Amino acid sequence: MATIRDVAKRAGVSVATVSRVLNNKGYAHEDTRKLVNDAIKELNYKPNEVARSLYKKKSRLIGLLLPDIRNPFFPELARGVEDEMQEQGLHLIIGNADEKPEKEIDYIQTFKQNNVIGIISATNHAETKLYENLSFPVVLLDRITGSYPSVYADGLDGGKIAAQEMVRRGSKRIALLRGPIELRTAQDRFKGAVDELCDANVDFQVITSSFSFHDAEKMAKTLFEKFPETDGIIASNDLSAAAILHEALRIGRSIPDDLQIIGYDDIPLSKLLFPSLSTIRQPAYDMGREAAKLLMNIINNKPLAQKNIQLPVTFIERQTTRKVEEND
Amino acid sequence: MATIRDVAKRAGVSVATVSRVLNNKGYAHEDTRKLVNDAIKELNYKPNEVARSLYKKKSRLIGLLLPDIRNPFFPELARGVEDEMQEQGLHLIIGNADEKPEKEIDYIQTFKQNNVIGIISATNHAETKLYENLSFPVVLLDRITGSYPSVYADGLDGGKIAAQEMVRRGSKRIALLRGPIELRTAQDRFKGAVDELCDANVDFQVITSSFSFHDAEKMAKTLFEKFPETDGIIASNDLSAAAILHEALRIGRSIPDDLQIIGYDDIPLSKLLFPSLSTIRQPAYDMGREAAKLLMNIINNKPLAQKNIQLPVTFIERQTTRKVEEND
DNA sequence: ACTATGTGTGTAACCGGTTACACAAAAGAG
DNA sequence: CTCTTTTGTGTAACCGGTTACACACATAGT
Repeated sequence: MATIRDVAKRAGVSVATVSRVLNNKGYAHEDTRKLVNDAIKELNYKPNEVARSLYKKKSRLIGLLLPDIRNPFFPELARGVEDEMQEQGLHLIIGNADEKPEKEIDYIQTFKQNNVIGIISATNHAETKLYENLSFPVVLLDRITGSYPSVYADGLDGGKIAAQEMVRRGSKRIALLRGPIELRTAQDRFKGAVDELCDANVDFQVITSSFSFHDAEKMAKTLFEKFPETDGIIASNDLSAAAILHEALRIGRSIPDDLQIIGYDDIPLSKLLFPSLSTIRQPAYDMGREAAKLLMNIINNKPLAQKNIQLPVTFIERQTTRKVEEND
Repeated sequence: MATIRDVAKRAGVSVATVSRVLNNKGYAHEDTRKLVNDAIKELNYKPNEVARSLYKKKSRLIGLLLPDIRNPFFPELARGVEDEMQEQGLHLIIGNADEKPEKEIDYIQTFKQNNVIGIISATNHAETKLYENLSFPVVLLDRITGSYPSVYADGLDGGKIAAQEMVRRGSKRIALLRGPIELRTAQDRFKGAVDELCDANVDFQVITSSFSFHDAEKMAKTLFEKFPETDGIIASNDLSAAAILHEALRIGRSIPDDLQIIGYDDIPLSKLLFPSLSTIRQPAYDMGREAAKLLMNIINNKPLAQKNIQLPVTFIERQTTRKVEEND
């Protein structure tokens, strides 16, 4: 690999001049510029990011921390972040925290040691302590904790809409699934639904479970055994909804006539289920992009319109809910 | 952040001594060791990976290049790679090439500029040229091209098994989906199936399509319109199979009685479909781990038992194929 | 006692960039 | 035509590690 000194020699100038041309900083004569640029092309020179990073204490890397890369919701977020960053000439180190705090700590350490200029974190535990003494900004994605800037979708509204649609479509004995207690976003959508259900003339019960579909599978079995009269389920995410749907079909429930299900997230898989899953759509890709933009604004000290960006959710009507007359 | 000089001062020794203790290299008196280690703890010192990387021209980073992070097969691979690397104290920069050669080039450049010690690539195009003049090893994952070391699953066998199972279960007019021509792995599973179908007393036809489910959706529609008599479909991957299954149910085909479907990959979603998808399982997680091990062996100049590692595939019987008597 | 070898430690160069500073030449001001 | 300001360029220090090399001292061999 050619170094800046090779380029300098070839162009017959000093390394400082090359650096100035490279970064468009300080003075450089037009003729010299050309000499340098020619040399760069001839040698196919690419600056060594590591050397740069060492001196500037800043790389061109962003750390992205995901809780579970296998949940399709997160790759979707990641794509949004990636696309936005790419347009800014930045790159991602994606870390999969696997819902384990040790891994999270480990990745934050790596990010630090590699001079990332910022972190976007979508992890569950979000031990805010971990993020406290960092020399670069942190943006939380799909998470709300403490006073960190964040991007998330409107969980209260999402829960509310889910409950409304469920009631409007005639379910009377509803099971409401509650995601991990420590996740503010999970609690919001839960709370939104609870408030709505309390106001409606329906019975409902609450079941707490994680976001993973392994847990959801087991939970679904017990749910149908213990409460066979349930005629509507509001899941805490699509993965759980898929597990429930699967179990419901297995034991012969008729969907949506006998049992309605509403998921949450609108991951790509939801459309592929049969019957396809009605769900509350979170704009994952856009959330990723917004988080990236927000982080860049913070890094560049741009004035922030708002530190917390909330995106709207929408109800996606598919086949696990019954049709109703449109008259609102 | 404390530097090695801070540690040296605190411990009352030179930086060279600290470095030697840090890396367990060269001599260091037991007492000095303790002094240094104490200072490290007191200052909570962590070596700056960037500085290290600059001098050694080697980081502790591995580049992982995926063609499409949204296809659940790849996160699964990534997890395998990640887990293995983590045990070796290494970290991943995951790049999503998005099936675009420009992005692939861009990421390889980033990998270079950040002194990765190796790349694992699962991209489609695998323009081997891109990987030619790198100063670090490359391992291909789920891909076979030219003479690069690689890890993949046995596609010929996979295709063969799929065809056998399909025939054994009585389908007579089979549609065989063929994945992207440029992908050797896709071609292998196709070829395996063709060979088997030719020997069997069945009609079959070939349809080429990409791995994305958007394409598969459209393809499924035309397939059922033009060839309504099809009674068995061997898909090129699970995502396509899911799209086909969805369309088949939509138009009222009875599965598996009237139409059998076999997928390929066994992504987590396959189990969640209804009816759940019979498929050829590729051990994605293990493939990732093996690729990581292989890369590490190359990096550490360990003798290689084999440059190309082929893992076996298995038929996973679920509900999109009919039951048969077990008598082999 | 005299060298050969092993142990323990420090000094300084190096990795490949960036930039503070010095200095010279050119341009502009009076 | 001198004096200031702007422009253009080079030298060398710096970022925070690693390591070649020099040197001091201890131990062992003869």
